[in-house]
Amino acid sequence: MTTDALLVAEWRDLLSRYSKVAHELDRALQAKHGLTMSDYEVLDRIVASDDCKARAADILADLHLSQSALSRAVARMEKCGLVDRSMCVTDRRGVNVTATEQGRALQAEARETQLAVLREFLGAG
Amino acid sequence: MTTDALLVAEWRDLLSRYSKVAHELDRALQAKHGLTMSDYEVLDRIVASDDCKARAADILADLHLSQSALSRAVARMEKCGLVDRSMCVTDRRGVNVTATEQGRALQAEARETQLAVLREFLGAG
DNA sequence: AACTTATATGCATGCGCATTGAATGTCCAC
DNA sequence: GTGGACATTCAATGCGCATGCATATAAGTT
Repeated sequence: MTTDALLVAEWRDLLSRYSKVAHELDRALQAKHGLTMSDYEVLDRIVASDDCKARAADILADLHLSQSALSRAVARMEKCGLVDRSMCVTDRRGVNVTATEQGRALQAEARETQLAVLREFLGAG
Repeated sequence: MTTDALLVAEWRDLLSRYSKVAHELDRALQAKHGLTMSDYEVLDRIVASDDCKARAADILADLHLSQSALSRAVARMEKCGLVDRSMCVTDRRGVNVTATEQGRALQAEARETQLAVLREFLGAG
């Protein structure tokens, strides 16, 4: 096998693994908790932060999401009462996103869903 | 680290690798050839088939795409003159997708783009 | 006739890019 | 130093596009 063919094979393997898990995760999180995979990733980062509060820009740096996608994920979750948006005092361009009580509870539930899917599909699948 | 944490770490790693490569691939293929990553995957499978011809259902089995997404990828490429759709003689529900001369040429060019991206971003990145 | 399979399409949704609007930073003439 | 023009950064939004699900249509199967 040429180097190029190996490279493509590696990519297909990565693509295949990712697709399988991502699809299942998205389905399970949506069905059980009404969350997108991205929503969950965002919520997870917020809950993991001090005081369940994080700057939008900081979340973004940690995630593979566009800025607009993050903005909309936060908007969706705010509408569901999972997070609050508040102005950042030290830099009024910035936004602090805080997980509500309900948001923290949902993250805890959703984490179990995530783990269940990962256990089933991540290893061998 | 707990088993659960390891599992999540593994998933994040997979997600991260995939996102980086996929994003670059999508950008490069779109910019240079007007193709989606999925379009390229589909075109690639067709060109790799005998006579550059493949049944839609067979392509689907090999790809992580929904049936509707495949149908639309083929429609897009047909509109650009990259492939032709023809009725399958033995089963008139089926569709044969054939790469045109232009489609084969574009696949060859796009393959170089794909390889360049994979070389740069797949390994260490 | 009832059922299954192959493809296309209406619909709602999430995404990225480009742009906008607002706040902050920078830098230089005075 | 201070004021004001210009660039930069943060987040939200208009827009077009690809996706998946559910369904429609058409063809084969039993």
